[in-house]
Amino acid sequence: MRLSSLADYAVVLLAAAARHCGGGVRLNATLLAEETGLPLPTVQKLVSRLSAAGLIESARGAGGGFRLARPAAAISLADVIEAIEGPIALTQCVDEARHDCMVEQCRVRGAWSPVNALVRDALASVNLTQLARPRAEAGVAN
Amino acid sequence: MRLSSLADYAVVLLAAAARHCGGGVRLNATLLAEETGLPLPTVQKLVSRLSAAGLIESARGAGGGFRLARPAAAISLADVIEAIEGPIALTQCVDEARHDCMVEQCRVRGAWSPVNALVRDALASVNLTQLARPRAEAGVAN
DNA sequence: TGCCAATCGGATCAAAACCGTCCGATTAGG
DNA sequence: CCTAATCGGACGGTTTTGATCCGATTGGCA
Repeated sequence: MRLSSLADYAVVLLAAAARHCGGGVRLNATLLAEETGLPLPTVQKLVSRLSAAGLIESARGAGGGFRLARPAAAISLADVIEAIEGPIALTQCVDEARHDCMVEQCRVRGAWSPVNALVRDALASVNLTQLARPRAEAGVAN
Repeated sequence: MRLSSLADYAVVLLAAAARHCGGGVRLNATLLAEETGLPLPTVQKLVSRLSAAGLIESARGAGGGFRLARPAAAISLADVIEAIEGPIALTQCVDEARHDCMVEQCRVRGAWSPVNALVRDALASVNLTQLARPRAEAGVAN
């Protein structure tokens, strides 16, 4: 029920990038690393995964960097978590077709789908703009 | 974002117990183990934790066993998860007072509280009765 | 046009948490 | 009073996860 540290760091990283996104400037991993306080290799790994997921666009070579592929308001928390941790599912048995769980008498398998949908919908209702503003935590719309 | 196997097994176990709860009969760990297909030591550990959390009432000694402390409709999924995994929180920094996260420049710390509240509320809206009925997965109110 | 430098990408290693199992303490029954 | 079955806690093995390092790629510049 607790997301991994990588996903947590990804949220911090994207929130910091959302603040710098004033006009689509190109950021690099080193700058974000020393700005967020995260170790550089970790930031590099996060950039790799986020780029593979399509959330950011990375440019290689000298003077390269990356920028958000979408506006901050169009990136939800569910997207970030799915980019780092894969599909949002509380259990291993994502669908009934897969027999991943060894419990053959598992009768609650079909009941997990709506629960997963609820959780995913809750996380999809939060975007980067809200996460980048810790002061306005109480107000949702502000 | 994926809950531990123990919590998953606890849901299966309590769902099975909810079906047998026809009149407050006393169940034992061995019966539930061979009925759910889970290993017996695992069921014993689950019973220990659930008893400590107050979800079930256990009786020791020969002929002992346990039964649900509350009706199945009054036990929510959030209660089960909190009994096994502790408080429901997506990040380590539960509150701002604790400086568990080493990222001192973490500016999104205060933004996690409403997110945790949303997730917890989503899980609190599901009770054991709904989980024990995989057939009626689409309809919430049957 | 060639070299250089900075960056992304994948692979490797160590650590922590988790899961499964075993043994002891407790208690009701005979 | 003794026996037997059960809960409760503690230990070790295993797996997933996180952090680090090195190589491949690419744009800038002389």
